[in-house]
Amino acid sequence: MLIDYEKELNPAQYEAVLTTEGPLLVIAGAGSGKTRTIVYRLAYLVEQGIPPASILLLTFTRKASQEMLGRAGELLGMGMNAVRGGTFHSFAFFLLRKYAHLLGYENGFTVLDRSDAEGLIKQAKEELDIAKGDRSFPKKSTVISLLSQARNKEMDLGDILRQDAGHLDGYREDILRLEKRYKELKTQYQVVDYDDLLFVLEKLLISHPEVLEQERAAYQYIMVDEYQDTNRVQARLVKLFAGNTGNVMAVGDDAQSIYAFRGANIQNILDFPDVFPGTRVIKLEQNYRSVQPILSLTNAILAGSQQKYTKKLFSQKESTRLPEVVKPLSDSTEARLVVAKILELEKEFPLHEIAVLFRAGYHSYALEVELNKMGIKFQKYGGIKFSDAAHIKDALAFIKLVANPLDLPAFRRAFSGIKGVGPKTCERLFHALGAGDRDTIDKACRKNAAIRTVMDLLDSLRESSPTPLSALEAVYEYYKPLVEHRFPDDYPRRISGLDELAQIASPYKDIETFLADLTLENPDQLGSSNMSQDQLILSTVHSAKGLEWSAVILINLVEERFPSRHAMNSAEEFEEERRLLYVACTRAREYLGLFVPSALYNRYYQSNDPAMPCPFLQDIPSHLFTEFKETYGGRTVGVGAGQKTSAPAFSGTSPLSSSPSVSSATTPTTCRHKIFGQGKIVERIDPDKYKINFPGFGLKVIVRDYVELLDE
DNA sequence: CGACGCCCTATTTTT
DNA sequence: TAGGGCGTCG
Repeated sequence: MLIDYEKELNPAQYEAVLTTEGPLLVIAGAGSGKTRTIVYRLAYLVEQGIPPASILLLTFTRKASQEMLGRAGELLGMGMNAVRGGTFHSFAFFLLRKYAHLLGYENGFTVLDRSDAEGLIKQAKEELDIAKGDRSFPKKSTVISLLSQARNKEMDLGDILRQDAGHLDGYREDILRLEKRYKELKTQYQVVDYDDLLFVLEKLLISHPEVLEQERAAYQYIMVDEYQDTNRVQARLVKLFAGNTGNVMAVGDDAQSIYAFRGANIQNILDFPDVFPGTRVIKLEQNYRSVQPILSLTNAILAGSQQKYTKKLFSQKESTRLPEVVKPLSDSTEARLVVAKILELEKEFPLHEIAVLFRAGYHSYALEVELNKMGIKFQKYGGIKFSDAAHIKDALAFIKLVANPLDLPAFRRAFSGIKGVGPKTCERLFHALGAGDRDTIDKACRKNAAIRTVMDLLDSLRESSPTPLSALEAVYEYYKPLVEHRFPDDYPRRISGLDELAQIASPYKDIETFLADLTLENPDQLGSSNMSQDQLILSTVHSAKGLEWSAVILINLVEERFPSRHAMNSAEEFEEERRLLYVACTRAREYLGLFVPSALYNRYYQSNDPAMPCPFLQDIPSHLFTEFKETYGGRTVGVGAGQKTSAPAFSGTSPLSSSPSVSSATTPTTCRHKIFGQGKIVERIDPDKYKINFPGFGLKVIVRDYVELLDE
């Protein structure tokens, strides 16, 4: 035997690795060596003589599966490329493409990404003349979310609207009409969206038993990671592939289920032993990631729940450092305190070992501004996607047209880049092309030579059936010169983004796979170009799933934000927010900082409204953390018993005083203004401006010269 | 018809 | 804050 499994694994992990036959459910707590277990199990299977090609490994991201296969390959000293691995969606795409001829897709098919789908909704809206001039009609992205929610939960759209979107009651009929038209358009253009991938695959397998037999036989061993976040179709697909005697392992953690909004059904993992009789259940409860004080806190978060979770984690990593709760005056001062904390942590950990997590993408805007000011480099996960950037979409539009010449949205994009060509002209050209109306086209080309240029470019590309890279290079020859015009503010960054896209494209042989991977995988995780740099990580909690850092800071832990105000409709949603906080906190190995601003800045009223702390924090006994408060002077001081003089993290001098751009330590807290009288300084916006709260007048931003600064 | 600028409104999480 | 609707000008 090459690997001493018993020595390298703990007893529970060892048992999971050696249980290869029959159904197996592994309940793997956060940081309990889940990945390690899967990696060793892959290695073990191959060592037992199982051909890698007959193993199917379904994970939440492809990066996760690549990491596991890479590590298993190292262990064995051989490549594991033959293992089929990836997400449900990419695996479904792979199979659907293989059997596209059975599904009536003539020229293959394209997968719509989110913005493509939104484009179809927009088109449907225009065609049906819905919501004209109505600014409160839900945005296309909202509509798409609703349609997707309905499908993933396998519920009627009308019911979803009633249940989760009561405020859209008046638009119910229109939204239902949009749904119908959206479906028709997908069929017409031979495109599928994310959700279709799963449902169409299921339909294929059921309606073609010979296909099912063949694929079932191909995969003798199935492993599914993050099972708590699968939805109902995904569970049915697993069942279909595993058959009745199947060797199927599901790995997951009921306490980390955070995708109910997407139809994830916690029942899947709980019911697994019923669906597969004879299931062996193994729990991994020893945590190897976090120090015990962090685990004590996360256990307390779960303990506050009505729901009973299946296990309790423990760690052997001791530490005297307690998690910290920091209470800034407001969310705007929070950003600066977080930066100060990061500077402090940076002495102890490399920047890429520090992460700031938040509930929603936009919660980090203030922090991003502050980080830029201070010149701290960061990488954001779960923000705007790489392929959503306008210049990337532009370039891809041409590539899409090579794969599918009648892709109207891509056509619009490619041609409306030409000066003097707008939506109407695009539409006219598109219809003329579809109808073979050479006259109209020739006329348009004569009027605007650029139209001819683009058409020739596309024609020549289509003829030569290029690789994605060579196609991009040809497109760039035309497109790159336009970038400076189109994005005068930041074209150098855009150009390098295009080069990055070419990098990503380079290993691909055919355009369809390239495009599908781009929509099916988060390119943040595909391209590794800037991963190596030492950068701070900003991430939504959802995108942080499965990752870990030495130091983790959570921001905006107040009601309305965390939990999200949208998650307060039902007990189930509320419970999911608790698990979300649990997931966030269990990402931390050594340092955990929870930032709870006392007030939220309200742009609408230009005021700071008091905010309630995240309710789950109330469930944590106060001896499990150290608490700090920000003073009006911008300093951070310890509160409560045991703090007294020397707080280990924010001691004595203000952490802000070390920052060059803001010197709050010397900023007085009060001042006097000729008209408004005496007020409290809330924030120093820049060296010459203060935000001041004047009793009776509210918050004002005042230039320094107009106020008389009083002592501290 | 297209380009541009103004104003209103509604703000979650992702494959 | 930005996406989208609408008005205005070229």
